[in-house]
Amino acid sequence: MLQTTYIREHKKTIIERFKKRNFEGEEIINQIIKLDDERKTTQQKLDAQLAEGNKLAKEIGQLFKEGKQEEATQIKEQTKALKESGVALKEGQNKIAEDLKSLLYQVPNVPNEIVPHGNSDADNETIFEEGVIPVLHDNALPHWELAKKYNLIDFELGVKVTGAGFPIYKGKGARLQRALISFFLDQAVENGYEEVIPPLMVNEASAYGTGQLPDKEGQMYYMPADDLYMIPTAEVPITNIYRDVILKEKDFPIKNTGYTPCFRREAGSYGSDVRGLNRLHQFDKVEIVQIQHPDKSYETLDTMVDHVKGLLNKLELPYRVLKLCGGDLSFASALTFDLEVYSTAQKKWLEVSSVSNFETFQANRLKCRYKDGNGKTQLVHTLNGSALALPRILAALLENNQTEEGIKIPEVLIPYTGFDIIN
RNA sequence: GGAGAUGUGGCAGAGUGGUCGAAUGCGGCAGUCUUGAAAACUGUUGUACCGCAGGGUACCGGGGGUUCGAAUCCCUCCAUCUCCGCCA
Repeated sequence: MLQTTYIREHKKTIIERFKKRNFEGEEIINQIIKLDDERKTTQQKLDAQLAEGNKLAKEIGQLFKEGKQEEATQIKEQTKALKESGVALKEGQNKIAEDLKSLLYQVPNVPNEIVPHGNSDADNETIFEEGVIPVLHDNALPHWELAKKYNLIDFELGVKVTGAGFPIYKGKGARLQRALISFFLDQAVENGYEEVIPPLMVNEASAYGTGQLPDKEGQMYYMPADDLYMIPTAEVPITNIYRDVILKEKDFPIKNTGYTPCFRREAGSYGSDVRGLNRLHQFDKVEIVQIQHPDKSYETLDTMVDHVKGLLNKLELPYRVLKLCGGDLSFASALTFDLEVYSTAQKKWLEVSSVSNFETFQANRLKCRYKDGNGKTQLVHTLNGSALALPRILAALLENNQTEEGIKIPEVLIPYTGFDIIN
């Protein structure tokens, strides 16, 4: 959520930048400013009335004390009218605040100036490529076939126990999964991230804090009996640790990492894209989150991308880095880099990480601030990225490393798996 | 799940209808003193909104109510603690 003061001060730039995401912002921005003006004037009136009421109440108290009952009763009469109009003003004020909020909720983050124009993922810019796409033998299989052949993942059994999109990992498949989690966490910790194990369900306030609510409730599993949401990503509970917090400058940067399963309803997405591990309702992910000083957040974004690149290098997977165009940029993000690995048997790129700088967009909702050198409270910048999402990494590993003899495990994982080949 | 108690500023802890945004202590920050540090002393120390400013308004777990006036009374929700029950 953008701040109204920021909108007022940068109106022109904002409207211009919104064009990168094909968001026509002029009308809504004007509405917001107009409503905010109304908010100010009604508040002034309301404050004046309340001040008057407070003054009279004090007088009444004083008169009672002096035993001047009659005078006090007279003044009481005055306060009646004041109270009535105060209630009306208050209601108006609440209505305005609500309307203003619902407008602000509809406004996406302002894309960074280096975000390319564009409508869809076709317009994303490839800014980096690394690794060699392997040439597979003639009998190469897609990962879902491999998973079956080597008894690594049982999709049908998952359907029986829960439903589609909830696979059951078995044997070396489960072990490989656990190895990847440990590897990713160890790498993050080595890079200075503090490991946390957060709750897998969050309350409504947290879902608002990171922007899943009010618009994306359809994405999350909801438990009405307890009014809780299953997390769609560790970003939600980890970032919300810092909700309603005022940091000191010396606290920067805050670096957290956490492994969690992620739960996504993915309503309406069916077809070949969801085959095998490509899209699941429950999947594992290691997330990295940073809270940073606004002056340093873009440097930090680069280091986070470098961290993820390092992981992919070590796993020896061919990958590319994309700078997302405005049209593909998520609602809350100012700049996002996606990292995709090549899935050789499927012959397509799979998104395995998305690293974003949200600038103050989340911080504003979270009320996560810091005190600057002048003792003024300012909003922080929040950033996060997947490091990494497991299923597609697993898919690429299985497909790309398959040989006639079996599936080879990358060097770095062997200490974690305890085996070097699946056969 | 049942019964009871509690919820005040960074922390501890006063305050039970008016002069309370809130005593006091600790902590934090700035200064005096000191070669430096500690101690001592002095001052300062919540957040947000409105206003050019003086200043005003709101917030004492959340929400609602009573009252001219609420941290203080009532309702409700949430959290914590104690006891009982149940249970990894």
